[in-house]
Parts: sequence; C-alpha cells; structure tokens
Amino acid sequence: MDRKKVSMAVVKRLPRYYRYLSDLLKLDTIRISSRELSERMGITASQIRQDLNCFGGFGQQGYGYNVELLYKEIGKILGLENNYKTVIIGAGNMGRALANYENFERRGYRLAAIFDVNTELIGKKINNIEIRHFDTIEEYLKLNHIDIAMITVPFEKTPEVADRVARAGIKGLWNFSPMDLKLPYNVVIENVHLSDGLMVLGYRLNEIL
Amino acid sequence: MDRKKVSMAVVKRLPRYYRYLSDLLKLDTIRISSRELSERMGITASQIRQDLNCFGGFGQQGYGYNVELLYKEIGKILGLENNYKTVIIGAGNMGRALANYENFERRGYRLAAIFDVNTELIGKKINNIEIRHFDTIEEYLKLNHIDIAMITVPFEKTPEVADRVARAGIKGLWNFSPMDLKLPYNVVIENVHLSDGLMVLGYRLNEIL
DNA sequence: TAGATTGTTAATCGATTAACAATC
DNA sequence: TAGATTGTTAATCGATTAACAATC
Repeated sequence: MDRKKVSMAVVKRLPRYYRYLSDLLKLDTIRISSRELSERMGITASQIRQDLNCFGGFGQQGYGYNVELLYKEIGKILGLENNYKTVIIGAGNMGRALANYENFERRGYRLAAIFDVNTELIGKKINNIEIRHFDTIEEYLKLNHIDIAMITVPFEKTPEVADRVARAGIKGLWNFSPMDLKLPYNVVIENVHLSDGLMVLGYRLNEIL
Repeated sequence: MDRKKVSMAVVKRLPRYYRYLSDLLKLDTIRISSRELSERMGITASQIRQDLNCFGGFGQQGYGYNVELLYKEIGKILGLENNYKTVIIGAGNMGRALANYENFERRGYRLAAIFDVNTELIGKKINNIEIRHFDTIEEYLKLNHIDIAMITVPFEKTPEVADRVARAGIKGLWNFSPMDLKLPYNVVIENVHLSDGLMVLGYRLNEIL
C-alpha cells in the first residue's frame, strides 16, 4: 500500500463513516450521495468527498456511493480484514467490560485470552475466554500470534506491564490508564483518556452556566 | 465569564495540561517554563503559550509558570470547582468500572447514585454507592441536584434512557454506546466511542504492515 | 542591570469549504 | 440526451509555529 500520507484528522473520521454506513446497510440502503450522508452526519458533503478520495474513487458521478461497497472499502482501509487478534491484560471491571463488548468482535477483532495476576481468577472464563496468569504472557505471545494488547491494569502497574508486553513483541497497545504511554520499541500505542473526555464535558457545562 | 470563544482544539488539550501539571506538582516542582513543559509533552512551547493565553496571562516573563497556580487555574477553567454531581445509569461492567474509577473523584466529580433495571441489584452498593431502580430516576433527579448522567446501558436502550434523563432536566450526558446521541433538549452531550479508537489503532497497524 | 521567558503579533501551514468540469 | 453527482482544483478559513518586543 503506497498511498500518500493521510492526515490524522481524516483517519479519525473513518470509524464514524464506517458506523454510519453500517447503519445504512441495516436499513437496506443501496446507494447514498455525499450530500445525503453529509446531512445525516452533520458535516459537509465536500469533506466527505475529500476524505474518501484520499483512498480512491469509490463513487460514481450522477449516482453517488454504493453503500455496501463503500462500507467494505473503509473496512479494508481500517485494516479490519486483518482479523486482528487481541488480549486483555487486567480482568478488573474495565477488562471485563471490554471482554463483553460485542462491538469489537463485530468489527473483526478477536479476543484470544485475558491475563491477570489474581490467582483466584486463573482458569475462569469471561465471555467464554480463559483467564491466564500474567506471568505466562511472554510464553503465550511466543506461541500465539497476537496483534493488540488492551491494558486495563491499575495505573501504577501500567508502565511495567506495557514494557513487558512490548518486549514480547506485540504490535499494538491500547492503554486505558490516564497517562501518555511511550515506549522505546516499535509499537503502535493508542491512549484512551476517559477522564479527559469527562473534563471536556465539564468545561462545556461550565461555559453555558 | 465573558471570554472570547475558545476553539475545541484548545479545550481538548486542557485536560492533558492538567494531567502534566498534576504530575509536576507531585514531583514538588514549583515553576516551569513553556519550553520545559513543551519538551515533556511533545508539543511546541508556542502552542502552550497560545493556549494558555486564551484564558489569561498565568505566567511571568523571565520566570515561567507557577505550577500550582496554573494547575488550579486550569482546574477552574475546566469547571472542576463546580463539584459536579454525577449518576451512572447501567450497572453492568462498564458502569461498575466507572463507579470504581478513582480519577473522577480526584478531579472533583462526585458519584451520587447508580441506576439499573435489574431488581436483584437494587439496594446493593458499588464502591459504597447505592444502586437504585431506573424507574425512580425522575423522582431522584427532582430531589437531588445532579449535573451529569453517565449512560452505560445496552445500545438499544440508550436513546430512550437518554431521552428520559434529559427530559428530567439533567445538564450533561456522557454516552458510552457506539452511536452519536442527539437530543432536542438543551443538554450537553459527550459521546465516547471506544471502538472508534480501537479502529484508529487498527489503521495505524495496517499502515506499518 | 542582564538574562530569561512571557504575551502577542505576524507568517506559515494545513484542513475545510466552495466551485465546477468531468462523467456516469 | 439531460440531470445528478462525483473527483478535483482553487479559495477560504482556522490552527500552529515563528519571531520579537515587553517585562519580570
């Protein structure tokens, strides 16, 4: 894939397009114009056409976009056909929430195992996925091809856990601790900062006060 | 507060500043220059000065910024001194995760109650907060001043639940379902799209493949 | 005072929107 | 063919960075 560099602003909008197209598919919509989609999504038709054309000409003049085709193409762009395999590290409430979150599986992300240090949990299952001891993570990653680790361990443990998993050769980390995880390895990191979002809500409430 | 309109780009960076300042405070750092902070955060010093000057001149020439003062000022800007009161709706894994998330409380958000429809849960407590039946939500909101409802109910239930809570006069909604919640009331909504973040991670992994 | 660093203006860069020729 | 709508270029807008005078 040697397409020109696409800006993060565009990339961050792709999952949203994907979601709206998925909804349209469910409504058995065959085709949609950029104008129609723009009205649903509350953005400009121009932006939609610009965004999509970063990746190719998926539409047809005079017709618009075929919903199913566009949906599949965006799925490919997002790498969903790689069928990423994931593990969750930390079987606390957040880990359990993620393990039960149907949306990931629907998008092609497959959860392979859950890890924790609590010996009482080892061997039990969450959503039919076995909980293993974190001490066996290196061995597990050696034997199984895993793409992404979702890290939902307590704040203080996060750097060490991330380091061990990255060393063991994982390619992507999804970090749920309120810190900007940075590692000296060639690993893609996405940080989820839940409280940051809450504070933006707080800011907006404060504004209209 | 009649300051000029501040762009969302700036607002979204505020919680991050707040977090870094909190870390500096813990390290007993008294003062910091925009250059020093910029190196820690991986952004330009110019941007930091621009951002902060949307809200006032918190620094001092030749000195930099007093960490504690700046921390408190950003806290005020984010509305944290309003001591927002929150409720969680949906006592599933995500609801429980949020109820146990210490970071919110530390930021001044106080959880007042949890609501669910599962009668087996009613009266029990999570993190010492009582679970109440969702049917009593209107009554509860009438008797208690609540600012924000965190909605962690199943996808299909989300629009109805949001509607009821908004009608009952809540001011802010924090939505965890993978949909863009929109309501015809004067209510501030922040949507958390966890899977969107995961898909951006997937995109980035796919890029370096 | 001299050095440091802000606050702020101006320059640059990038992202969004508008416009329209190409084409289905 | 006529109408619709894309793909794409050009114009605009906004956000980031650079520069420097003000000032502690």
